[in-house]
Amino acid sequence: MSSASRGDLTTRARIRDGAVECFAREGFSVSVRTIAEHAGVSPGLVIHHFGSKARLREECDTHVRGVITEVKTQTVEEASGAFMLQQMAEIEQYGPVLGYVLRSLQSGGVLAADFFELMVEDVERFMAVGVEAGTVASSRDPAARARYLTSSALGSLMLHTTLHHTGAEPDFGQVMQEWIEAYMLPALESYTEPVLLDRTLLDTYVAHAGGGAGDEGGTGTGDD
Amino acid sequence: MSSASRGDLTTRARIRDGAVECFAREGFSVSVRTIAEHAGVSPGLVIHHFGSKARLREECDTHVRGVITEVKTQTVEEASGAFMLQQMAEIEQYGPVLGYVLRSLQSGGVLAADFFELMVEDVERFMAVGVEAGTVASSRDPAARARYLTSSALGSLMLHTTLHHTGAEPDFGQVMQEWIEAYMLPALESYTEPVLLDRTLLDTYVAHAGGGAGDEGGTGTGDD
DNA sequence: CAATACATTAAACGCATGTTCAGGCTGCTG
DNA sequence: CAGCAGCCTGAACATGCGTTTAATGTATTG
Repeated sequence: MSSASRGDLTTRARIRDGAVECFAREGFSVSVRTIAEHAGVSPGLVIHHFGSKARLREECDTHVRGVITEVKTQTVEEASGAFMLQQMAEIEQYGPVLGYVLRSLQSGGVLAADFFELMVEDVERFMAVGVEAGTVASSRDPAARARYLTSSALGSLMLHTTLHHTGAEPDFGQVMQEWIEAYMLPALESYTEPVLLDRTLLDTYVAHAGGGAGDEGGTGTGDD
Repeated sequence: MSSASRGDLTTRARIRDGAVECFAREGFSVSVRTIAEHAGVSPGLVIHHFGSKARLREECDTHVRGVITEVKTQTVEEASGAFMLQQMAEIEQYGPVLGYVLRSLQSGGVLAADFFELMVEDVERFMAVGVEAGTVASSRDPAARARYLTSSALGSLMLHTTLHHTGAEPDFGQVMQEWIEAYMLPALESYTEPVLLDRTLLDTYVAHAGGGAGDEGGTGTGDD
């Protein structure tokens, strides 16, 4: 336990952090040898410390999850747009973590689902605040809307990454910037000015699906 | 050439079709041995016919691309909503192809980019028709909007697939149905009734970024 | 019927992978 | 100093991969 208390500069931690970087850069099929070389150790030592590649992956998952919740807590405590922007400016600092999350989102797995749910909760809370402030419209199903918005944004970001950075070393700062440049305007436009001028589609679907099968996620339908 | 003229029931074609299924079900890391077993032949024969796994993959790409353009041509010729719905009902028929495309979208590659551009073109044309008919609002940048809408929908579908069907054998009919059930209502709602009641964000962004890059679409913002 | 070309297979090759093993090195403890 | 325990390495092992090779069967053709 002495090594753990001494901080994070143990060889174990160095391997772990290096592994996060490698996983982010080259995907989860990166070899143990590459990870070992990146940390300046032998492949055997990686296994000696973590038991197996799968367990190393798990440890990376929990570590990344920890970083995320830490940042999230900070953000919630500050809860200011300025801090949020500052975070986005420092996004390069979290490059490996962001890359790791994106790789997880591509590959599936527990961390990906957890992260998605975390984002959904954030978005739902954020939207609720906007609704109360009068800047955001209320929804028939706030939870579903939050899931939809999260899924669209995250999925779009994923797609952009895979399509335009097929190389093994994507720069996530650049990816993010490209993505914002390409989609920010149409997104804001679509969310501010209705895309569909004809209400028929929505009304039809609401009459059809809303009457027959209500969803069980019972936060109730939002009213004005 | 006699074998090619006899139709598609050659061993080569059987292997190819089986490979598309395998790639769709298990991803592109599926082994040649699995593909061979699926087609009821030896691994060596697969290589003998296609030269290498990479070339087999290419052939699958072009084949899938062919199926897509064929279906697309039919759809354009018919161009009726009824036919479109019929196609969606028969979507299970195209399960392997759809799965293959989704895998491509996850892994990147030429087919993925091609398919995305194809979809963007379709969406842009479709939206233009709607704008002329008065059912769809005009956009400051129709091309960017088409890209955004396509990216959101496709990305969301991808994300849903990877998150909820982490198993090796996803049923794409079911995936599609789940996706529609989860996201159709909030999507229609968001596109029909503006999400953001405050125009500040949009106006700010337009003033900031729109000053540099002008819009060429410009039939006006088309609101009341 | 003999010859030729093709379809097909079983076995093996070379390689990269994750993992194991036996031992060497270092630092602490008696 | 002797000994022990941990960190660490280099080499080896087992496995699965894509691919090659030699040989077998099977038609078609002269």
